[in-house]
Amino acid sequence: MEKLTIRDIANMAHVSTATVSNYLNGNYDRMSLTTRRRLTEIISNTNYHPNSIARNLAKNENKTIGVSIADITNPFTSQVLSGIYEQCDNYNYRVLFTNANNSEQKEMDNITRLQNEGVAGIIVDPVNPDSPIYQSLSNDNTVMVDRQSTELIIDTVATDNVNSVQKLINQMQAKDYNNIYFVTWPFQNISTRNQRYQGFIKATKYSTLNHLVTVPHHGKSVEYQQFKQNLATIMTQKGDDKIGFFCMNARVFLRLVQAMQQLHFSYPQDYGVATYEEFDWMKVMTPPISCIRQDSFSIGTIAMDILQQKIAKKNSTQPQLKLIPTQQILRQSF
Amino acid sequence: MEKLTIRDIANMAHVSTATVSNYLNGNYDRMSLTTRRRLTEIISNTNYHPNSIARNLAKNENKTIGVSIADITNPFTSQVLSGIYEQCDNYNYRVLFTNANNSEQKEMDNITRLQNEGVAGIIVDPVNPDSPIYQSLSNDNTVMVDRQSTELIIDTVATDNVNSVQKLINQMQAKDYNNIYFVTWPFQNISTRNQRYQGFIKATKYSTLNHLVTVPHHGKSVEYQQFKQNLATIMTQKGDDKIGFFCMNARVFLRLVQAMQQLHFSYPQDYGVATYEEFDWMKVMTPPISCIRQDSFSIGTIAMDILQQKIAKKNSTQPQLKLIPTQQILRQSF
DNA sequence: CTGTTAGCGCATTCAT
DNA sequence: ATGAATGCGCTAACAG
Repeated sequence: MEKLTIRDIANMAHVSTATVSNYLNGNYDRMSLTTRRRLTEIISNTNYHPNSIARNLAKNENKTIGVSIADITNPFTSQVLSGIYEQCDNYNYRVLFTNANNSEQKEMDNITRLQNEGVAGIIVDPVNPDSPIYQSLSNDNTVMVDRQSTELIIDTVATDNVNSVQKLINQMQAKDYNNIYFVTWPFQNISTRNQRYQGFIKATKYSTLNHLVTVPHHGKSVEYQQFKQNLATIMTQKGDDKIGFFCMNARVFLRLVQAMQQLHFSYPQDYGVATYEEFDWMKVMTPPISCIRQDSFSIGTIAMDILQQKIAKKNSTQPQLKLIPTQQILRQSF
Repeated sequence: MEKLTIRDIANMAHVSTATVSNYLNGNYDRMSLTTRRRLTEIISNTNYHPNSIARNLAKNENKTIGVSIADITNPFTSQVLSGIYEQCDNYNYRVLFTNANNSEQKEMDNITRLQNEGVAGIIVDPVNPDSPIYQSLSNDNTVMVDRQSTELIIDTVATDNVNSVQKLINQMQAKDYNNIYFVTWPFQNISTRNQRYQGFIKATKYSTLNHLVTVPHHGKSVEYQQFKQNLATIMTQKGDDKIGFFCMNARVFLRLVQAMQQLHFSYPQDYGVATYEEFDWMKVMTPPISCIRQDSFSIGTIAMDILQQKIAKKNSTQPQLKLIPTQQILRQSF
């Protein structure tokens, strides 16, 4: 079972390679009906498939877009990828996949590699959107998703962090929570976290950092004990205030609830709680959790839409920021 | 900023393209130190990158493996993909990504497309492993992951469903649960579900289907009411038996707990429970959940290992089934 | 050490 | 309606 080439088919059909090529590209008006039929038959019998590498080289175009993902393991990210793929499929692009596993170095390598492949465009879900490595990217053929950099140099599509947090906090306020805390991982200059905090501030108008609770990444550390201590203090000093917590993401939320349990506090009696991100299990907790659902699939499709347009008409414009609205899921956790 | 070719570099360095090519491929012994230095400088200044399409064509090899994923949105699957990518990276293969979104038709299209691309190998996470479409695949250059077909025609790497379930059930039995139910989605001939059930049977030795609880996919259906009714009956008729439930996966588990809550039963007082799959939230539930952790990352890497070996030495052997062991996470849910 | 040349598999004028 | 010839960017003998 040797690899068949266009020449083999041409020989079998007693025509030239040009005719076969025309057939393959659907230029049926350039041949007689008889040869057309012969070709269809031979090709199907022989199970011949044109070599797309050679085809790409000849046409000097590469209908593939490269994707650099910070961490494919993140469920949010895989939904984005799902959207990207769907749209690539629609536009007839293949997707070259790449995963940085949260390493900036790896991401750098991946992007360079993608560029060498001569892909038509690149979509990057950045490890650290403020890393200087993105400076080398051209806005003509790349789009960033999910996290946005502080200074926008590449078209970016992300969720509307500020607004969605602000509005959810407003809901808590409407239920008389007048003492609300923002629960987060250490900031580390990650834009996502900052923006969510901004939304929090816009709603609460707090002017100090007193309403910020930091959760360490690891559960068994000294910092974790401190974190629990913080919570204890907050809860004992609250007086008659209805006290609320807004969590920056689901993992932080889990840590909070866990710590609160250990302190023998439970929601919504002792405190109200809500979180960014939505997962299946939130509606099964007792009581179910109010949260913010991001439309991550759309982030993927829209990113590809933008990319495709840029590739088509190559007049470069100013980098744009496209914010995707979220959805409020109100349940009984506050 | 035009695309540079190897010829451009050759001209700038006043050498032939062959020399540049040699340089690019590390054959430094074939040129003088001076030209070598000139080349390094020119290439770095000019930011030239060889066109890998052309290179592939010339070498007549295609260092890419195609991946067909049933549903990238599944967190388990994205870990597998993560493993696949990591190993592809090590072996210097690029990965062409493809997502079927749970549609057999789409999967079929994707695989065909991958084959047309002339990829060196294919890894498929099948929508339905018993679909006839896999008959057209050659075991010489493809590996299946996650789900296994009833008759093995392609090398497959999957988690050890039977053993891991059996052993976890044994743990429940050791705690005097002598009335255990297997909770699952409708079978639909999905091998994964069947195997987990087999493990259940091996441990419990039940000879009838009386210990099978089926959960409908959708929550608001007539079937769902029936499911709840089933649970109610089981719980009221249990007498003094310690009653346990083993859930086939996390979603089923959530449904079960939810329904039990509505019926005002809670674990571990009224019933014991454990589940396949592990998620973050399981250790935060009250009390935390005992479960089975799959090593999905390894499934990915090992699949690529096998594929790489097959590609290297192309002597075809009998299709093999590689079972990846799991890990028991014992907590307080039973 | 370096250059010439002939492909890799296909697309695309330009003839006929 | 069909074919011959040329080139896409690079590699790999083979010469020199």
